[in-house]
Amino acid sequence: MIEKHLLKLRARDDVGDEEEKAIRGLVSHTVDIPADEIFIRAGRELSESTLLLDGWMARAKDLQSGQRQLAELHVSGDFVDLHGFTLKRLDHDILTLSKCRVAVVPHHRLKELTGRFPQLTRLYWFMTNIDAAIQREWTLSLGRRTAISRMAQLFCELRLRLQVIGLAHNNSYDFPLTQVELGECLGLTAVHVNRTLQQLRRKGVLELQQRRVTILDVDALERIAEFDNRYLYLERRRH
Amino acid sequence: MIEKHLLKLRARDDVGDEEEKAIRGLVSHTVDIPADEIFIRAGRELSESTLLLDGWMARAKDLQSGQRQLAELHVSGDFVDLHGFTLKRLDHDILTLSKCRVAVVPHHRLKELTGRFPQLTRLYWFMTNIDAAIQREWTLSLGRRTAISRMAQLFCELRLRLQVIGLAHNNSYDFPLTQVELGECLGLTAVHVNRTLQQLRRKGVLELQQRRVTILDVDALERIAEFDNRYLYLERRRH
DNA sequence: CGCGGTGTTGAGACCTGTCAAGACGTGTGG
DNA sequence: CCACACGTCTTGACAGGTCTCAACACCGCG
Repeated sequence: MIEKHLLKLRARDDVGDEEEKAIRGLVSHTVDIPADEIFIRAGRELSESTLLLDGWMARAKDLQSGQRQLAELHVSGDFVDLHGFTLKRLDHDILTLSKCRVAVVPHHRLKELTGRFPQLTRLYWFMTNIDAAIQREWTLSLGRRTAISRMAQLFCELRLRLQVIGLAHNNSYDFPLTQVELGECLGLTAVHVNRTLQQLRRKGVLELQQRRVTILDVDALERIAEFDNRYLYLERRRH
Repeated sequence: MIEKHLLKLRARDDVGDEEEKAIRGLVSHTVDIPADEIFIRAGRELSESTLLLDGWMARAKDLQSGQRQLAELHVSGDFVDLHGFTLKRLDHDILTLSKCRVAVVPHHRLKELTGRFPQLTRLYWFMTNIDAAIQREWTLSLGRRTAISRMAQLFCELRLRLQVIGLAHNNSYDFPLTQVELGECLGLTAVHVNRTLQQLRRKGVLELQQRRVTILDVDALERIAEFDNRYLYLERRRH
């Protein structure tokens, strides 16, 4: 059930048997959520965190005008609001982009864990810092990359993140977002997303149809993105 | 010496005597750094973290073209690379925007602290999550806000952050960045920064001269920014 | 006194947004 | 099985915000 979460952790660090047991003991129950719902609203008092088992979720902030910006995408195995454990309430919404199944982790269990497993605590702290690194890369995209480079960056990132949890094969993966939602990640309008996608298609670099991405030329895509995967911290740490 | 750091922490949570002693015990020594230097280069192996005592620093990422994006500004009292404790190496540079004095905190002392003070560990984890929240707000700015709104947002944020550590009086504070650097925060060119600043001036909302910001109309500035301070987590937490 | 960094201004180009219309696809109800 | 509705995708024309390039002013400092 939380296999993908363990895959994600073990891509970064060793997780021993006792630690694995502690992690498995965090989950209280699972919940199914329909697509396109706001699962956690900004500002709500939190007493549990959410481990995404299946589906896609996102962190979203919006302006009064209704314009929305997604700050990070989440896939299976991600703790979508682990930062809520220390923050107590979020500064953004958490929403579903597809049907989702999540595991609920009560904060009191996390608190107990931080008392008993300093090593695991540092690992989870580390994981929230990786989220921050991902958001930083998006900041660079939004601030300095062109539309096509931004889009290429995102698809490169997702390829690697999905590979870690076994959800990308032959540089192809499911991608349930609409073009509007893709635009909300990239700070673009849907119209421009459409045109930018066509540029990538015309270059023979990437295909996106029926909610599935196929990268035809990884090198070219990474060149367009100026992609440097080190911000994903995909190798094991030395201590 | 680390008074401002304690002010920052205590704006968010209680810090008892024993904890304060532990915090003071973290620092090994202090270092002075000239302005406009890359203090920590992305990817470097880290064995210590850096507490900014005085001056301004920033997190920066750049593209091959030399275009640079700042991801966060740091002022006195900020741990500029506390995330480096768990990450072991940074995905971005840390640079000085003015002359700086910093306190050096060896990672082995932080590690010891995480074993002995779970409560303090959660507090420092919390602080890195606030950094992430700040970066998220910048993401919203870069993705969706107009130039003038983005700029207003930044000056609102700094007003509050500097107030906490006693470096803002009468809605006025020192701001050592050049217009080029301000543009690197906002994803704008220096030329456009200049024109946007003039807009704010013309509206009678804000003045910036001789490296000092004076906010003439806080309400108006916050309205332009659609500013909502909750992402700064400036009230004490309940546990 | 001259120089380099910084700030300012103007003209024009370009990327992306806006508005609007139509195509396509899929599910629903008659 | 068809008709329709709705969301999504696509395309075109035009507008507008921001960038680029260039020149000049200002100023502190060596």
